[in-house]
Amino acid sequence: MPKDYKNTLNLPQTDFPMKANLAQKEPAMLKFWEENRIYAQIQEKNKGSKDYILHDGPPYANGHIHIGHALNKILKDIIVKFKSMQGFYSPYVPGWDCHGLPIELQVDKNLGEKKEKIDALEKRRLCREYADKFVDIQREEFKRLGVFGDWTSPYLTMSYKYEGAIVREFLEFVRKGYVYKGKKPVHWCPSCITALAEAEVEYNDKESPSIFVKFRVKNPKGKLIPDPVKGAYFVIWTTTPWTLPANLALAVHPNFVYQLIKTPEGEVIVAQDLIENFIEKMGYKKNDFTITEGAWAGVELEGIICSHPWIDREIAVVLGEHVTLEQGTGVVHTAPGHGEDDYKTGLKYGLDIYAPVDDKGKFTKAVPEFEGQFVFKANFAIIEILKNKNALMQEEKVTHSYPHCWRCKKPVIFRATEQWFISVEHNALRKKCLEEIDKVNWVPKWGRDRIYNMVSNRPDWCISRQRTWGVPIMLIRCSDCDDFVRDESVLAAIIKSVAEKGADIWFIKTADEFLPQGYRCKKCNSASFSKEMDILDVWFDSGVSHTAVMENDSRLSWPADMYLEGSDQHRGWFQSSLLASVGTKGSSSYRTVLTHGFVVDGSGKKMSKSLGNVIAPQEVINANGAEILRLWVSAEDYRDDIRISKEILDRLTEAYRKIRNTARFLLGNLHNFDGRDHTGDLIEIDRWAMSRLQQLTLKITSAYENFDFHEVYHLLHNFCVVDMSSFYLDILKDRLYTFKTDSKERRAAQWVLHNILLTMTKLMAPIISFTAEEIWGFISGNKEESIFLSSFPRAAERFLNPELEEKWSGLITIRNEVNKALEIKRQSKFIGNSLAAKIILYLPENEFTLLKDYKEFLSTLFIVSNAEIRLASEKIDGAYESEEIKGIHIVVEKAEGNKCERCWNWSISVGSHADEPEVCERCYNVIK
RNA sequence: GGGCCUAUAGCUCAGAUGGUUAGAGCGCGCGCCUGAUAAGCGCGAGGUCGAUGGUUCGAUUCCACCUAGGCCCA
Repeated sequence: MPKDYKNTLNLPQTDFPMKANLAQKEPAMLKFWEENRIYAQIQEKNKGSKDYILHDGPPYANGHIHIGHALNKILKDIIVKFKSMQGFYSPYVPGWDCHGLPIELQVDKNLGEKKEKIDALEKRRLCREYADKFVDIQREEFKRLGVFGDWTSPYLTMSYKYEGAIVREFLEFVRKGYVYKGKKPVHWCPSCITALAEAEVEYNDKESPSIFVKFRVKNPKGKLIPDPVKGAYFVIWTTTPWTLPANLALAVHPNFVYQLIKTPEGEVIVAQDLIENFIEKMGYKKNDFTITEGAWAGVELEGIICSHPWIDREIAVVLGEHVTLEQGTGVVHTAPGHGEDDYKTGLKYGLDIYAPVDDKGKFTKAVPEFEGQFVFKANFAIIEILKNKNALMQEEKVTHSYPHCWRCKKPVIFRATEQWFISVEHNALRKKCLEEIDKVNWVPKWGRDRIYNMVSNRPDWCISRQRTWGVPIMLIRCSDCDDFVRDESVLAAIIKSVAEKGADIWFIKTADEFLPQGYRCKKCNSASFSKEMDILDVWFDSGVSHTAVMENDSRLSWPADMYLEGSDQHRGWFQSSLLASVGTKGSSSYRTVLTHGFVVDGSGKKMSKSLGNVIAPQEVINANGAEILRLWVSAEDYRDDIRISKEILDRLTEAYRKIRNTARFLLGNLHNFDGRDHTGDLIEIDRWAMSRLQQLTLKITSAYENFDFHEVYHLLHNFCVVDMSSFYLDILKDRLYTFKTDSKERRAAQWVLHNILLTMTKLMAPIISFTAEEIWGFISGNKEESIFLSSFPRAAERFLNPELEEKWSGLITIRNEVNKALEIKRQSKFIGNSLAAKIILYLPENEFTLLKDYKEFLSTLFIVSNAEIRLASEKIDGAYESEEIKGIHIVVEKAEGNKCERCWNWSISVGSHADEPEVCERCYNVIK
């Protein structure tokens, strides 16, 4: 039985567990952070330093958080932590969007039948309660992710102060003249007598008439010569005959080709590609019709005047990109008061947004022939009139998908109603926004094009909603002349009262109570007033956060350095913030906007309940820990869509273990480190390691600064795997374990390891915060209470040595060749452990010159017991021949002498000391 | 249908202003070690660079079109 020398070695020793047990241990870390006020301490420490304000986009206070929320909040947290560690004053004030339809709908749902009877104030109270509940839920869920922030005082768009700011900003828009009242078609349920949001509409099959109607050309404007007797006609197809009384135009596509066909019913114009379909529908036989030579691009037809089939009205031919060739005739009946596309066309051509239908779905007196008739019933009468006027070409029934009211399940109509708008043309708002867009740093840079195009084409901002839960449009109208009150003192009083008592005040007080006694309309001198009761679009709420929060909160400042949200927010919050900020302050509220893609499943498909591919953050947290979710966020390139799957998480868990174990090894070998400076005793490989570490610091810092977090992950992981675990640390084991505890060689190695551990842990902290903090707790010496109170590392110039690294990359290449040679011998069972080998390298001149300076170090470098180099160029029998470097031959032999029982190296010196016959000379000197 | 974007090994990512055998790590396979041990080390096998056309002496890289996917509109 050989003597056991194990206890004479300095083997790694640490209580830092190999197994992370993240799901169990993370809550304890959260408690540590909370109890010791780490976030607050960071703010105190950096107060007064240069700001870096990341302004949180408020998630909607409804439901539990999903994986997309986690992605967003973790990305924000990485930036805030990085900036904070760099010494920036970077407070994070989270927010929630609390008003709006989805919450109101949930409350309605919970109320069931009672919702009809409940009064507005009571319902608003329930909405507030509901939002509060989910703010609490989401707050806990966000905190669980390890996100640092001022969770005790977030901003809520329903706080009185915030509501006051909403009103103030809205009235500011009013003052500046942006706000006007116009008409816009909305989904309208004539049975419930209410406007419906898209979310309240469900699509079901419905049977409708399907008719082809011809419009006689009244004035061809010289563009065509109609048959003098039978005339020429444009033919339209529609499934809503009831909208014909509101017809104001015919739309053709500017790029489609239109042709004239001679038919028994006159000359008709339809799109070329739909002629065949048209002929078939009409049931024409071969000799019934002639397709003439006459053909026009849609754009040429613009301006032709037709007559309405039975109303005395001129109908112009207009252009519309929305016209399709899917069905119909390529000519679209356009009623701006009854359709979204038609509305836009109407705006473009200055047509009236005409909807002669009342809120019960009945025709008004504007259409005397059908006055009082319900629109769907009127369909029949309209078809009759078309027949009588010889305008109906074809009629049948179709079953198609049609919007229905989700409450009463009846078909809804599209009907123009009065709405409030913010004009994007007033005061050149659109132009200014576009100019501001070009001043912002968009990450990735195509974000600029995306939002630029959207803002270029967007219509005026419709800000009114016919709802209950939100901030009302706080205007007081004269009941007689419809003018609204603009007195500064009145408006200021309203703002003040909302900031103190909340927007509910609007529902509590009457219009008169907001006015001075005896107040009279400035325009018509009337004494009768009423409150506007529409609710502001919630995008206005969050759009004014730049002032409601950034400007008004002592913790923050204006403008923000960063807004960071999903790419859907180019249409949402990025745009509403821009409009709100440029509208009142003239410039954008953000300097940099970073967008991330959406989370999709492992095959790139979007997550949906029906596909069953949804991964919830809570699942990942319970199974792997929030830390793995954080690592996932960092590892993926967020510019594109971000995939998540079991395999991806498994891979990341592996990578996590590698990083963790590398840290553990470092800790284990530092357990008896003296903490002194051993810079002077570093040997070359140590200086190589130090240079690599500085290089890593530089690269990771710049990756963080460029928001390339996936590079941070890859750099960190590769450093652990390639530079450390398989190279430096593997080679270092001999020195760490077998040298005298306090030998200068070993201390030098420990000093390097200490530096690596310190630096590496800080570099990883913004991403894997739980683990970094855990490691931090095990690092000895004087240090801050939390790693987040320490400073982000800076690369030390004096250790940066590119020449040395270059030289060593040559050594590493040769080492890899040695490994290949060893592997061949291992496969043939000639050796097992590489220490059983002696190698002889036959080298060309270049390589020989490189290696000869390292003669004594080579066995350490290759982790063999002996290594010799010889200058030779010819092939050596039985040697491994390198493919990588021409002319290198490597011979692997059994190491000479015997295995030292202590250090496991083979040496001829083993046995030379009678009192310790099993150890080599080197070890003998260590233990004696 | 429109705007913006993406497509490189099983996974996550590099890459070249167009030029030898397209890289890394993980995973996988085969081994070694048992003094980082539910760890560590070595070697190896994996790619018609989404498809098709075009420009070019030469394209995975440039252009066009298509396919698949994502966000936002319609």
